Amino acid sequence: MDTPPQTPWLDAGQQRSWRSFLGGSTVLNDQLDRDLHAKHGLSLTEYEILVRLSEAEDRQVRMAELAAAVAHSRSRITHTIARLERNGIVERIPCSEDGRGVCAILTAHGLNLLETASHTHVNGVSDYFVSKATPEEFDIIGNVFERIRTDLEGTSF
Amino acid sequence: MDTPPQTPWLDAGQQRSWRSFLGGSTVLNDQLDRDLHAKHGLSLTEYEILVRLSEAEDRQVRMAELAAAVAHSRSRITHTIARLERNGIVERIPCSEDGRGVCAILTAHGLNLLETASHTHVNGVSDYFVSKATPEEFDIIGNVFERIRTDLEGTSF
DNA sequence: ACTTTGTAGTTGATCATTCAACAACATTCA
DNA sequence: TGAATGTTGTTGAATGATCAACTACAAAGT
Repeated sequence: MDTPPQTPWLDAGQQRSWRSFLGGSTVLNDQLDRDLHAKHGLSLTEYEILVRLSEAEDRQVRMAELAAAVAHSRSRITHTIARLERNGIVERIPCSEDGRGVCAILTAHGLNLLETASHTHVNGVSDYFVSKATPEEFDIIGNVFERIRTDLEGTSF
Repeated sequence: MDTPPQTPWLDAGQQRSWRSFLGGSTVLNDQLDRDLHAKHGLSLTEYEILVRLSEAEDRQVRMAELAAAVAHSRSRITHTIARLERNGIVERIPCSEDGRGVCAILTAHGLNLLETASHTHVNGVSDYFVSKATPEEFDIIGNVFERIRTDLEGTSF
């Protein structure tokens, strides 16, 4: 007899949880993205990149590092940075001691924009997410997804 | 003095949790999508739609209902269904008693495809997500995101 | 009946993402 | 030195998502 692929199907509760997560994370992302777009012309993706830049030494980060930090492909980062550059939010400079290296660096205008946008973003995260969970629950979520990320890291691209 | 917009900034722990969630959910979605694409030529989005169809009475669901179920815009559903139709996975039928209504209906081929794909999908969810959390943690995640979803529902589009 | 208002679904333009292919530089090792 | 191999970042084409505008039907009010 041929054994079919043995898959451990999710039970009803697991299925419910999985779907809630999928639906909830979708609307959450969409809403945060929508808010940023409407008020500042930024996507959540772009916003996250700006945050990383703003926190870095000299407000500049290498492309690959940036990609790793926000869990995107290098190609995607290239396109996104190109877009941001066109709008005067970041600049691209041949960087460091590595002849291949390129750094994205936050402009003054970009920093201003980020500062303004951060208010709506943080308010969104608080209202839509943090306030919907107890501190313990929020902590658990952080831990679980940290595990997921580290275990899955490097699998893609 | 002008009072600046009062935003309750996230503390260090909250920030860590939020970023972990963002990164983790990104890689999780990407990986599930990648697996489905590689093995069955389906996106996670398409897969979810097929699941809803397969569970419905007569394997058919109205467009708007489908949109609500997977938390997508009507436009997006139209495009996605159009794609699936081109590949013979669903069909579009003028539906019900509402002259405006259109139903998407799963074809036999679509059902087969879904059945095959479900193995890799469920294995992915188990390996990448369920196995990384205790049953209690997984439950909490389900509950929190259910709250997020219902509270945010209808905000968009 | 008729006008107003609302809802369902589609369309096409625009924009973002993915993917495969590539050029430039680094590193390793002979 | 100089191959081989690996890494970095970019490019362009193909695909997918978003947004605003639109058609068609429905419901409600007059």
